[in-house]
Amino acid sequence: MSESKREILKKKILDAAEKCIETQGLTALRARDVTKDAGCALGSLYNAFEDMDLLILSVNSRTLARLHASLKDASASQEAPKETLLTLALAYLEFGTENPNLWAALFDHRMQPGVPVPRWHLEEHAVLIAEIIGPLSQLSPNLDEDTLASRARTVFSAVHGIVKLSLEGRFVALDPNTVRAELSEFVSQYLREAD
Amino acid sequence: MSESKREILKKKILDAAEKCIETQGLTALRARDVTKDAGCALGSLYNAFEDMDLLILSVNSRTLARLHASLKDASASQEAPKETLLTLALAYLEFGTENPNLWAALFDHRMQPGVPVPRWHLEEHAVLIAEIIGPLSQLSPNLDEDTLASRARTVFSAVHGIVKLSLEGRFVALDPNTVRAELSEFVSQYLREAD
DNA sequence: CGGTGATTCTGAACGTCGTTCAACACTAAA
DNA sequence: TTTAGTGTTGAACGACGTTCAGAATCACCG
Repeated sequence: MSESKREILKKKILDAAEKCIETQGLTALRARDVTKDAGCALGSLYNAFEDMDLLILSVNSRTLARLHASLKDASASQEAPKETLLTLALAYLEFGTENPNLWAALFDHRMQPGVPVPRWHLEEHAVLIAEIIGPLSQLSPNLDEDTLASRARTVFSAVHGIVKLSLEGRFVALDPNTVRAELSEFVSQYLREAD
Repeated sequence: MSESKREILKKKILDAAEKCIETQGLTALRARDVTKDAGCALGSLYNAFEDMDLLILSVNSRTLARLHASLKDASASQEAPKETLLTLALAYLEFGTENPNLWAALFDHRMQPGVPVPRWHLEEHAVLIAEIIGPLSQLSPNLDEDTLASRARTVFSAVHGIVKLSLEGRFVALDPNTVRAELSEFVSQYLREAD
């Protein structure tokens, strides 16, 4: 048997949770809805997952894998480091636009107070930043490893902020084309030659 | 009487809520704790405020006023638009660093599903962006009003993203000096002359 | 097959939360 | 003092995540 019954049920619950977050958002996720959707009893959720936090982290794990794949796809088609960085930023925006609730869950979720995010999940987040270290080091070959890591985090955070606040529509609902143009302009401006 | 009893109680509840968010964070805010701290019954909270959302919005309103004042103070001491923008970014970082929980509440809070954020509160957020429109228009006098507004939102979002992800320590706990240096470097790079 | 120990599944029950509301207390004009 | 109106109270409600004792199921052996 390739999958035990236990694993099948765990996957059903994970699928149901993912669908709920995708369609209704993280805050609409309910243990009772998920288990009803998965066709099992309420308590079975706690056999499959330690608690709701770990269930959400598992959904986020899937999302991060898809996001990471999208970014790798996007950057694979580029040669010059500046084009790679611009393409990565636009791919990041596109993923967030097309998966708004799943993407938001990556950054909106908070663990119960006092419980740290597991290391394996932090490392899954770190691969996003790792993706931009390559082209960044090509642009600044003289940077040492630590500075490069900080710089990559900074650039990622800036792009992330632009995508996040525009998708939240916190200030005003924005036209997607305008956002894409603004992000593109911003990255180009940051990377432009000072010759 | 300068303040009715009603207004005094409302202020007491607001103070208690602010103190709770400041010391323990938004997610630790409880109606029962707040009213006990304010010295009134649980139900009185709902005489003073429509619900918890509006109470949180009122706390955020205070925080935004303080943040806005900090930004105006910071930019008042500058003449050149680039220095103004850099100073604003660093002042924003400083405010977030010194008021982590209150500042996080500004962006972490979500209304109940289906309930929109009141217009008066959206406008309180907008003043942050308005603060950078001035120096930005000095740098790009040829931009029309709409583009300038989008550009201001973009620049704000980028700086915000850098501050937010570093204060959350999502990827790794960061040295404050490193963050300040990175933010400063980033803004300078974005604004540097292309002569 | 039947027995038996371990494992998994179940859903009622618990504690906590925001919110409501009928009863009560207070105030101020008649 | 009476009375109408307003403010205050905290028990109660429904929804939530989580637990756990009992029921069901499984795996192995005689």
